[in-house]
Amino acid sequence: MNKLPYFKIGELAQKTGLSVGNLRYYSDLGVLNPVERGDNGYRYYSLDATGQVEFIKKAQAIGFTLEEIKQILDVRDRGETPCDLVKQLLDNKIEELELKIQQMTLFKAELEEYRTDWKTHPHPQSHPEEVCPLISTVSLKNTN
Amino acid sequence: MNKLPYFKIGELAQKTGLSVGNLRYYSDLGVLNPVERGDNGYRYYSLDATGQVEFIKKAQAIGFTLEEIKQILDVRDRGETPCDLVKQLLDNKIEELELKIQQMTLFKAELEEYRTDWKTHPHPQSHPEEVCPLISTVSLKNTN
DNA sequence: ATTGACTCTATAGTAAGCTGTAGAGTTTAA
DNA sequence: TTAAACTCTACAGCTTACTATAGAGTCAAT
Repeated sequence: MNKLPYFKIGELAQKTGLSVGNLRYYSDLGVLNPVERGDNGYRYYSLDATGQVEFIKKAQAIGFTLEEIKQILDVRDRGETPCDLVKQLLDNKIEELELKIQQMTLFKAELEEYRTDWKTHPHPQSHPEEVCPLISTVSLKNTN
Repeated sequence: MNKLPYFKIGELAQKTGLSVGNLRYYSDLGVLNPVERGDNGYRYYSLDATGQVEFIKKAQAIGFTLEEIKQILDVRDRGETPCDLVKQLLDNKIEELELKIQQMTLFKAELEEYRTDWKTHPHPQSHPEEVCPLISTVSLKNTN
């Protein structure tokens, strides 16, 4: 019997591109809970579960762990004055992101510099130990 | 007997802040090879191993896996026309970095937006299901 | 020569985020 | 009604980057 306002796990898998196993894993973790369990034990997901999956994917891509994501979503599911926790998580994450973006930008600039240098003089094998200028150079500069 | 131009593993650990176990792990992986093994089996590291560790740390922080780092350093150790592989790794990594920085920047902006909205109207509990505006909003917007 | 600090190898465990398998029940369509 | 397709649970295994432990040999100083 197909409960119509719901997705079964396979349907959700198909719509989101996640594997059934992955969805079950999220369900076990409590990151993405089915709204209902049938008498058969089947997981039934709300239609906007696809949106939740999108949120999870995005948050994950950005560096949230599933545990953090769960914390945020748990709060929603409990319907308690939630924003404080989420706000704090946000604050932390924004700071983290800022730092990482900075590091990445600097490192990227360095890498591009080395790449450019190469084009101009590909193999400056002055020292046999320093066959590749990148390595020694990078290990001497400091991004911090 | 202390071979003087070298560090023993404990010394290197102390200088770099990595654990002895971690250094042995790198040695096993081939990411950071001792220049020599004593008759006793002891690992002896070159004095600039500290620099290599710095390189590894930095590359790692930026998202290179140990496997990628190993590939780069292997090339140096073999002393073969190395720059092509490294250059390619660089190109890929620079592209990846660019993308991630973009995503992070966008997501960070989103998060800051939500945070600001909060300060103005903390708990707009219009729908019982949408206790926290962040979650539903985020799951609808798209950074891609 | 003995003690303590250090080293070695080998193996196991941890954490996160999954995938894969086995064995069993359920649903759907012909 | 029977077979294919789908679902369930439970458990094992995978990858990355480590840490921890056991048991054994080595080195440095007294």
